[in-house]
Amino acid sequence: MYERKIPEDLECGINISMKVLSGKWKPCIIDGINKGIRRPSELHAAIDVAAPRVINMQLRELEAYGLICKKIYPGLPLRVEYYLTELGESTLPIIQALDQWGNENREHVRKIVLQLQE
Amino acid sequence: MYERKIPEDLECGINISMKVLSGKWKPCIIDGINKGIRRPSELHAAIDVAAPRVINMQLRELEAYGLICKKIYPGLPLRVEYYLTELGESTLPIIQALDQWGNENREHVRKIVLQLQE
DNA sequence: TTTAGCAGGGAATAATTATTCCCCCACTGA
DNA sequence: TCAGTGGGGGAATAATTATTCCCTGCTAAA
Repeated sequence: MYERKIPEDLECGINISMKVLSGKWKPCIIDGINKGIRRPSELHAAIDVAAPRVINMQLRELEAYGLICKKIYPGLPLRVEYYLTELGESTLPIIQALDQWGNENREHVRKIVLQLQE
Repeated sequence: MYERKIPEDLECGINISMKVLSGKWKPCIIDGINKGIRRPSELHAAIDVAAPRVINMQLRELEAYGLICKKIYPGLPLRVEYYLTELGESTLPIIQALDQWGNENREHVRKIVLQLQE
């Protein structure tokens, strides 16, 4: 396993949450699964700006942290679905707060991003 | 200004919020300022696991996004204080949700982090 | 006149994360 | 037999972020 060079601070609650949720697409994935987008190929299609590989990696991480669980249906064609665990569901207030704030401040943030990049 | 190579997705509310709040110490800084830790040197002392330079950079970003404002008091000794703007205050529900989830799940997350690193 | 406290930034480098490219397996239908 | 679908991973590389090192300027106190 990869070993971090810089020790992490898991004292502060905020950092613990950020550790689990940070990752470019993790909150989106949780949101998607919560909305019923459960199959990998559906998630890839829904978050099409992200490379499929990245989504797979983040799914594995979310599974490792126990926020989602993976159900493999026997038989063919292959069918895999991800579900939120109870722990995963307990992050929904965070995800919803992020979503709401972002939607309310979309234009403001966009303006500043453009300014900073010009 | 630095120009990103990979365009960002500012469609989704979640990503907009993450854009503004992601940064290893940004949520901690907002939390700290909210708790009354307003001066740079105090923030450095309070978040002593972070290099002061990083905190300064993140303060500048938070200021650029309009989440905090900087008050420079005239006269000497030098005295600078940061305050949350209204917009900054509007992120507090997110910060509080992060803090709460992290505190409730500290041991669980710690266990898994250790497992992954062994 | 040196030292310390306070606020801060430039440049280089290290560390971490995301992305791309190309591969695997099993099956179905043409 | 070939192409396509569904699920997935290894390795290398690019991109982004954090960190370190060292510097500036000011004043007050020793």
